[in-house]
Amino acid sequence: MPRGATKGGPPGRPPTTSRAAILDAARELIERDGWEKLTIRRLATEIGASPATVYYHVRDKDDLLVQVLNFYAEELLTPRPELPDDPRERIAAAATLMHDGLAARPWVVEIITADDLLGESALWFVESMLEGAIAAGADPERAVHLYRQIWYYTAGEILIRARRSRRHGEIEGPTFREQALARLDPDLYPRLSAVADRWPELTAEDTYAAGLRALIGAALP
Amino acid sequence: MPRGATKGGPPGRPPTTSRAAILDAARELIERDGWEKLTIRRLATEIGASPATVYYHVRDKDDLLVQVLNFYAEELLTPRPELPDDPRERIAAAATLMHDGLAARPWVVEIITADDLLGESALWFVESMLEGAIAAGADPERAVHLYRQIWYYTAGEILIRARRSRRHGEIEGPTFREQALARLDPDLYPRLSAVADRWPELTAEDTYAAGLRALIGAALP
DNA sequence: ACCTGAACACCGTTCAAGT
DNA sequence: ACCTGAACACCGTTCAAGT
Repeated sequence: MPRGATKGGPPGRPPTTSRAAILDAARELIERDGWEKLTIRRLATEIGASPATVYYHVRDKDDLLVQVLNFYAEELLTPRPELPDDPRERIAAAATLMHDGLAARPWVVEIITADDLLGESALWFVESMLEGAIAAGADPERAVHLYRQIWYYTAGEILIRARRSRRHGEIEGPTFREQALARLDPDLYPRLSAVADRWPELTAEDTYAAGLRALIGAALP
Repeated sequence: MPRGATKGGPPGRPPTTSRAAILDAARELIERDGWEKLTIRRLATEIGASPATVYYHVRDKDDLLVQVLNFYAEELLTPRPELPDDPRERIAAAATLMHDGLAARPWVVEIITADDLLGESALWFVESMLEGAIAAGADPERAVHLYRQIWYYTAGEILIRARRSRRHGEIEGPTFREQALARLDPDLYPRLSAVADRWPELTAEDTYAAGLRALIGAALP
């Protein structure tokens, strides 16, 4: 951790790397090569320093990740988005903004769920959904429960889609699941067999909005 | 991969390790120390062999994981569970079985979503939900969409809960998120501040069934 | 047929020492 | 004050060689 610079001129070795430069490089690395490629060692190489140097500016890898997440949350929420007047629509709009923001950078969900890391700015989404639910007549408990249901649904959607497309990018052939679907016993699994060949197409369709509205509609009085 | 034994007596060195023994040890290791502790090297130590020996019996780590998952899927689905007569209830029951099966071993979700690994037996859940939806009057597309929504919601719930409790187990203090909630600006986030102290309790409550029924009710005619 | 030592190409993290 | 070499304790995987 950098000790605060004293006022009277530079008393020691002048910096060649800064915390900001490290964060920039980390973002670039993630965006270029994917978040699983972000390692302290690669990052060090990227900025032309030793791994130990990174540890002088950053506490550990988690610390680095929180900062990166915060950057994106700020970017997405500056300026604060306008939300519709109708409370239910407000919830839907906030959830959809969150969903789309995450869908643009799906690896963010991995980190959020893995480490429960979340900057204060991201709480704007939570606040907006709670506010909408309470305005629609829910008590605070119900509002929290609805938010949670939306969060589970949203995180699940992003995670599963992200991991699927990662696989599709990496590997040539069909996924394990698609192979299993192809050689299914139609007597044991008639419904599944009937849609097996349309499976990739059907599961690629975006039904996020429908599920979201189902959750909102059922939770609010 | 083991070459099939020829009929006329043992022509080579007799085995001291088998694929089955490796799978048993893998399951035991996961159950004892958690799934992130399952490494080929640890597994080898556990069975008193070298890492390279594991690779003689198992293609790679993914291969090992598929086998372990299949074991649990079989266990859960033998004998095949009875489902209610009412189609909607059938979907809810199949989803809840899947949910509870996953909740008992949350790390399974990590592997399923990460690697799209899924044995044929686990497809019973999918078949049951599709069948219920079609029996309730949905066309196949709608049935697939409903199944997917349920899967997103279920996987998200398990993943987020699992990772939360893992953190809670490991670390002493409150999570990052709880810390952020505690020192929230009540003017910026009034609704969130109002429930901040009850957050752990409120989010611990199980509202899976409510969300599930919301999705089913909204999707079916 | 089955098993292994040794290596390859990686990780995150620490710490005494250098400038 | 800032940076680093070298080490520690790990990974998954391969392959020539041994029994």
